[in-house]
Amino acid sequence: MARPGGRSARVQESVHTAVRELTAEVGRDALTVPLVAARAGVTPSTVYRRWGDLQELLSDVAVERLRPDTAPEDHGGLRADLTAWAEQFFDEMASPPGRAYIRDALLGDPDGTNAGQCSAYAAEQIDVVLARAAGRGEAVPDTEAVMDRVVAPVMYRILFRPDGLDAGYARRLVAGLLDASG
Amino acid sequence: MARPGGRSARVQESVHTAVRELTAEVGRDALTVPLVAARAGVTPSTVYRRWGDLQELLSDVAVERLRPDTAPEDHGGLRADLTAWAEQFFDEMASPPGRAYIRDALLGDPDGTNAGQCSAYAAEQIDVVLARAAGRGEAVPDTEAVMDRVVAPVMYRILFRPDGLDAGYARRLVAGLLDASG
DNA sequence: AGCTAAAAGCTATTGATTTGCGTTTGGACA
DNA sequence: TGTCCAAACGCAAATCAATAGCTTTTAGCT
Repeated sequence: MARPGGRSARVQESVHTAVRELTAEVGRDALTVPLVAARAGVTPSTVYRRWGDLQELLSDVAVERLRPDTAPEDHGGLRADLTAWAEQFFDEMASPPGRAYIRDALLGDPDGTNAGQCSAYAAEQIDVVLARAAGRGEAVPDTEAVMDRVVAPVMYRILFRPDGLDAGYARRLVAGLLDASG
Repeated sequence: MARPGGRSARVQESVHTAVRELTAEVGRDALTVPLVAARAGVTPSTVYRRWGDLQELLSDVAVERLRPDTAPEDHGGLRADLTAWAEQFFDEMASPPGRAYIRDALLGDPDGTNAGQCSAYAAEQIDVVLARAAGRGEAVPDTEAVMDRVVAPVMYRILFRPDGLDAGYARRLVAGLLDASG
């Protein structure tokens, strides 16, 4: 991979942009490698060589979009912070586009790198919340405990049980975790 | 769908068998619809019409393979039963073929039917364990609690954090659940 | 036994994917 | 700064998966 500004970086950028634009314009199902390549001003063989196939390309784009763009809000206390974060996490992940990104990220990911990145994003956000609470002197659960008790159930149900989910479920998971450990 | 013995059933059977055989012979990555169709003694267009594409076909086969073939063993008590079941569940799901089946089941599943089926399989097994314990007079957690506290974390880590997992993790999840609720 | 709708076979055509080869690019080293 | 090299890209031919139209077979029903 070359430095920013190099040709490789330009190609990656224009191809990713083409995927985002075309997804919005023609829909995800109508995407093809030749279509994306044409929009990006690149030959299809370039895309095939760099990404392998459409799924791996979509996986890369999906991970980009799943990266949190803002730090968790500060509501003054661990419970409020964690509840608010869990609700926002749930809303983003359970929304139709969120579900699509999750699926894409998992789909074209032979070695699990992209999926691991998604998990790392969530862990980073939780770390911020927990560190802030610890700084206030609050007793805090382990990051891994939050992953097991909140993130994992949310993601499991989104993936395996698409029906009958709402943000209240995420709230209850946080409450269950905090009430048990406190 | 026709009755067993009908042509539809025969085609489905032979195509599924062809997928299983060819997966073992040439590997999953070398599978193509024309290849499977040839082995099954069927024309490719038949496969495309019934399953749409290779991913949906693989998803169907994967769900079949994820169906538990045996009831959870009876070890005389809830903790032993649940621990043993969780270990076996973990071993099956975390093994390389298990991971491949999970991915396939999620992958080619536009409406979430197959993923829901996988979840239902686990819930059924847990129901058996819990009902048996309740019959002994033991206090038992809710099935949904087991899904949230054991199944979800296991599946999440298999999908999103492929590294550094062992059966001890599943054991600890069961212990955490039972010790908290008891 | 004959009828009908669903499912499968067949084939031509499209278009995605692969592959080989020449060209360009960006970085390294003198 | 000029030259060299390897990686990445463009181009084009060839392959093969995917689609669509039409015909034939099959299984269930009266």
